Amino acid sequence: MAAAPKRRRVGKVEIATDLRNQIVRGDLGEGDQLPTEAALIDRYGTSRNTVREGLAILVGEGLVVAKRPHGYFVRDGHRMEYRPQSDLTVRPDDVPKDVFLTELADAGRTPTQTIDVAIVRPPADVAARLGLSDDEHAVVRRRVRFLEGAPYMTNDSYFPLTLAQGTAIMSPEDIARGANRVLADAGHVQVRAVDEFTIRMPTPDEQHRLALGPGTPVARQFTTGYDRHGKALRVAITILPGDRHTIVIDRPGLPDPEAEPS
Amino acid sequence: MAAAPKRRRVGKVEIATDLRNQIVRGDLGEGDQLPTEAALIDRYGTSRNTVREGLAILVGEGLVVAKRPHGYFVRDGHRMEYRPQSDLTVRPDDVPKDVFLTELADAGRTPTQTIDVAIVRPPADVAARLGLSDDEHAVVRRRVRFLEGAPYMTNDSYFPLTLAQGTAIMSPEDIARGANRVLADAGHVQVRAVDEFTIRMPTPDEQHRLALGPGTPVARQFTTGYDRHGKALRVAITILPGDRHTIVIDRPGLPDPEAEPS
DNA sequence: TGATATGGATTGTCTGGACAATCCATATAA
DNA sequence: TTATATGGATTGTCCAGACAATCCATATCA
Repeated sequence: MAAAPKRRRVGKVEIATDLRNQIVRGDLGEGDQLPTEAALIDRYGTSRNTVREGLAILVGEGLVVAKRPHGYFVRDGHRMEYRPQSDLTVRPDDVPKDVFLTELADAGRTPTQTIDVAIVRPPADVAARLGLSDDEHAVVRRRVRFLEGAPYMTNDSYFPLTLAQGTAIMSPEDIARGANRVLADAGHVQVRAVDEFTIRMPTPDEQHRLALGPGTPVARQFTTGYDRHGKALRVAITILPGDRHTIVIDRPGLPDPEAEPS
Repeated sequence: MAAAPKRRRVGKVEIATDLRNQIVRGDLGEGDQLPTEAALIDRYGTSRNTVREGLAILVGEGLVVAKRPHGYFVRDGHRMEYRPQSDLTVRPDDVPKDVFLTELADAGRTPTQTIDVAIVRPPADVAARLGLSDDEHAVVRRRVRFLEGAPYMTNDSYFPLTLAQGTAIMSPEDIARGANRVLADAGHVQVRAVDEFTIRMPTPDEQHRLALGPGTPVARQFTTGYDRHGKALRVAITILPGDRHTIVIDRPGLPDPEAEPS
């Protein structure tokens, strides 16, 4: 009967803790609706503002989403696997690997994407990785990828203009053989890549592009590709919504990934 | 002069946008204090509640921290590099690699850690990766690592009890040669590892253990180590505060990390 | 000099109320 | 039957005020 706590004073933290416990215990399952604000006001005997602040804590933790004007709901935890090492293939974590590709076709889950191409002065962090000076330009292919209509990542790939000029990279179409193959065919073979992931809250722009709810952090992945001479051929910025992905990295043959400090 | 906007109605979003612009433009640098709530009430002509909600947006984005009772300050963006492939060595991103080790010693920045060891029934996700049934136990080494007194990660390593029993793993001391070496000496050589990263907001427990401010997401890393027969030897759960780390992964020799969809 | 007290500045928490925005189900009208 | 209007339920936004908590600088006192 999890009735009103006995504490004389109930604050937003107590409300959030109580509801969170119900969620992690499973009393409230994924997708379930939480009590309405009015019901919580009754249950905890506080003002509406305090109830809302308690709910805001859970929303900020990404545990709960508010759907106006229907109420608050427990968020669902499905995530896709993202394997930066192989390619951008993505699949739900509850689907066996083999099944995924066929299921994609079956269920009409074919990924779609929007592409837009521009010639820009790259941002400073991109320019630094590409080894471009201030007045050099780059080609950027900006893509938003969708699965079942919902955006699941953005990928902005920057190429030095001198490399991309006159190639299929300049065209805002899907490149079936891959941009790296285009570069390789022109003699620029990518032999090494470095990924840098930073974890942070999204900018308003990212929130909009990826339709992110509140309390959803993102991973921002910088991928820098190099040729055999160490020259940077491309820099990709991938934004991965935290609530839709698990990033999986396979490390075959590495003997000691978690070494204790020496 | 960036005076009060001319809009008839100023809401929390406008306040947050205006202040955010000042931060990203650099008018307000890292560590600078924002105007006080009272000053913002004057500037925007709204109630205190609305001003606070505007500030809460920036706090939620991790752009601003509140230090009671001193005011709101622009957060600083220093991050350490974390390379799961090599080891747990961590260094600030603004320090050249070579300098770091000596500087660590110079500045007394030697990492410290707390260790606590327990025999537990592992959580379901750990048990699944270790291939343990419901009634089998595991040894967990829970560590919190500090740099300059501030916690920068937690690492909970689970070992099947049958493997760890009677070894140095059971002792709540630093294992100089590394836990993996201990296992290897007992004939369990780890030859492969898989990392899984999920991005999310921290639990209250994690907030407490890592002294996380609001608006700070975390990366939760599952590292599963296998021997040559594919048997899982250990599972480590590493929690990385998003505001303190960049995760760097080197991919030598991989030809096409960012392949376009075929 | 040194310890203690006081007050000020600032943010944190909570109350209570008013109106707007959104979606849904139902009732009504064409 | 179909389209339109209405009202209800619920969350979103904003206002105004009260008091608590925390840290700091200053003044006071021993």
